[in-house]
Amino acid sequence: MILEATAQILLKEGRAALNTNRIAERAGISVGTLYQYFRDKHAILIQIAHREIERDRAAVMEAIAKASQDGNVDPTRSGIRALITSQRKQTKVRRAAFDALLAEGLGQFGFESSSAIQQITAQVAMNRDRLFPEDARKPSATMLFVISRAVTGVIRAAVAEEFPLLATREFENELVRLVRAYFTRNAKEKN
Amino acid sequence: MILEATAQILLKEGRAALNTNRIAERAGISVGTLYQYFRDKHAILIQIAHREIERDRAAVMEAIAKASQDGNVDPTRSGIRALITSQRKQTKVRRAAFDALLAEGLGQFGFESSSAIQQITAQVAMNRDRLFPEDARKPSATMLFVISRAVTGVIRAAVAEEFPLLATREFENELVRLVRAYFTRNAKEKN
Amino acid sequence: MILEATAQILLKEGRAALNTNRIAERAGISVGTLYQYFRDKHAILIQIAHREIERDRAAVMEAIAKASQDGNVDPTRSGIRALITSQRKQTKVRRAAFDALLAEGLGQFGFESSSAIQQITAQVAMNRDRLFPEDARKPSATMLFVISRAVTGVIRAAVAEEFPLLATREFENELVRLVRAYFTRNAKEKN
Amino acid sequence: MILEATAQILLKEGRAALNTNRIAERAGISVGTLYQYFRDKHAILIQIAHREIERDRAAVMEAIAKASQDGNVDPTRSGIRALITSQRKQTKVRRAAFDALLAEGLGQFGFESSSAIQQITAQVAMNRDRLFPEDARKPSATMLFVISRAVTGVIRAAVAEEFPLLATREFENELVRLVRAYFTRNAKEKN
DNA sequence: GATGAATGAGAATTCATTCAT
DNA sequence: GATGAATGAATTCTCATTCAT
Repeated sequence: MILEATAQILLKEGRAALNTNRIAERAGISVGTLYQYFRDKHAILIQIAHREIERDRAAVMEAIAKASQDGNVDPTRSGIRALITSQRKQTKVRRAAFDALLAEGLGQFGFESSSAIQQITAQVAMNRDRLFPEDARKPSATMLFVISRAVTGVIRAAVAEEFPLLATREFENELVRLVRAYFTRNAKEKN
Repeated sequence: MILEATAQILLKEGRAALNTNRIAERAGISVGTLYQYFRDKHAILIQIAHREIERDRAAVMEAIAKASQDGNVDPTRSGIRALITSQRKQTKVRRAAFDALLAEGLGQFGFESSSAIQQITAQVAMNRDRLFPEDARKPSATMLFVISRAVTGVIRAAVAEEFPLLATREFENELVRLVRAYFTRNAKEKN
Repeated sequence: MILEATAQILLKEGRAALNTNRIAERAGISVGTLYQYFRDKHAILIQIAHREIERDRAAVMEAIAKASQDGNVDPTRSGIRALITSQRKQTKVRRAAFDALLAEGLGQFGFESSSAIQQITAQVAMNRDRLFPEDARKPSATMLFVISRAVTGVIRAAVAEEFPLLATREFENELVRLVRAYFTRNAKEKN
Repeated sequence: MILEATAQILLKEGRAALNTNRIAERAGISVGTLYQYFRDKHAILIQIAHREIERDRAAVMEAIAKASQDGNVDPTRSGIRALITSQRKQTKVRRAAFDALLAEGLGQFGFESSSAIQQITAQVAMNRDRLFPEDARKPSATMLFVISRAVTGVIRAAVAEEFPLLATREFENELVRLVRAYFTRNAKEKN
């Protein structure tokens, strides 16, 4: 499959080795055939990016759903854990796909990506009666933007920078804390 | 100047138009001369990235220093405001420089970038007696990592996605809240 | 119909957009079927060229025939007018078809094309007792070659160069004059 | 030289064998260098076409100038002879160059080409007191258009169709006759 | 130190044609 | 007869880098 071939090359040979002839070769098809399925090289990366975003979304959603049913587990923590796990996979592939896109000016992908998390966050937040402390702040659009980008930003950075504690409970704890603290009402702001 | 020429091309003509011959032309020198100052094209982007990181750092540091002297202003807010302002400048140039680098596997740059903010955060946190509520948590390395990437992640996303409220007080407020809440002790976590 | 589809593409999308897959698509058939009717792409253009030549021939013949019956009208003028009208149609299609053919070394088409006119001219000339002044020169093969290529050459150039007076009576007059003058005997040549 | 290499390939290997790599190879340079001198493949053909047009013009002009000085020779005949000679050279090269251009919609080249002849004709015609019979018609713009395209049309056709009498005195005679007859006043037109 | 013409490997993409179904 | 997915050779053009002047 073309996407798989592309992912493999990205993974094993690096971005510099990624060209349409190589992809076709790896996929066991001819270049011509490749171009029958994708308008251009670009389109392949786009599709990979979409796929990865969707995988994240699905992973987080499933984790939260499970946690919500099982009253013992914190859905926030569960979702964060799933997101960490998901982002750690295919690091090189994701990075190549996203970088390629960003490099050509597709800012919306960052959006789309975090947006999935944002939607999930929103959904979770709407159930805040059960999930959050009673005094939780009602999440505004800005709040959802901020917390979703904060969480994805931290995880991405940890993956990109190969943060040594990425796989630890401590790291997970801190992310959970970040989210819960943000939604907790009694912070007294001063200017 | 070579860096300036590069930045201009990035800004006005986009990344696709960036090549060493073009840079030399814009800089008013010959390609040969360009290669006397930079080992290769790569090195130019690296230097631009460094420059932008340093600009962020300087802006934030200055804002915090001023705020610290003037007892009336919150250094956290002041620093965040400075970071937002700094990141909004040269968006295209920064993005191109960082993307180009990331695309070629220089993860350390994200590190370095957020790291500057992290250092600043650490420094601020050490003065937490004055700056934060008495009950603030003592910042661990992980906490510094998390909060610095969270803040830069949110701002970057807002810039990249052209978040409409980017320039508003509300957005700034939420970032300040994010930081303060994170360092506030009384969040009761549950697992 | 395949020829029609080809003509349409030539007309609306230009020669660069002409390829067998596109033709088949436009014709509402599959490429495979297209190759059942035409040996190769080439053959399609050839057939179009033939068709256009035949259209010219038919138009001129008909005009002359009519004029010959109706004693009031000059068959020469009538034929020229018909040729102008015919050549003005489908300009792009004709050009593409002929160019494509010439480009691939089919000189005979120019021949065939003008040749139709030449045959007509010959026929007309044979009736010169009625059609031309009494003192008209007896047309040799060379003369027929010259006058037929002269007339088609002028009209083609006028079409190709978008000569502004192409549609005027003046232009038609001059062509008629060219033909009649050429066949008039009393030109005194000097060397 | 690039143009020379292109002309040679056109001549010896035919149009189908003409590609930029081949040209560079034949010219003894690298493709890169070729592209430093010509924006694209197209531009090479354009330049060749210009060159050929200019050669025609120069040849005709010179012939006429010489004939005008030498009172014994008819400038019209002399110019026509020069044009025939000029067009017979580099047939394949010219054809390829012009076809390529026409194929991509550069109708103006036909114009430019015949236009050179037209200008010459105009100049000659202005001296008609000496060159033409006293009763010659005063040439209008349309007349110049017609006669220039007629002459070039006939010669081109003769070359393209490999007209067997192309090199004969008879052919030349007929062209001279065509021009002189056209400018002779006493043709009595009827409609 | 500066120059900039030359390099040439390499990449993306096209399209006429085939042939198994 | 019709189909249309697959082919892959071929072509145009780019651009980082070098090096003789």
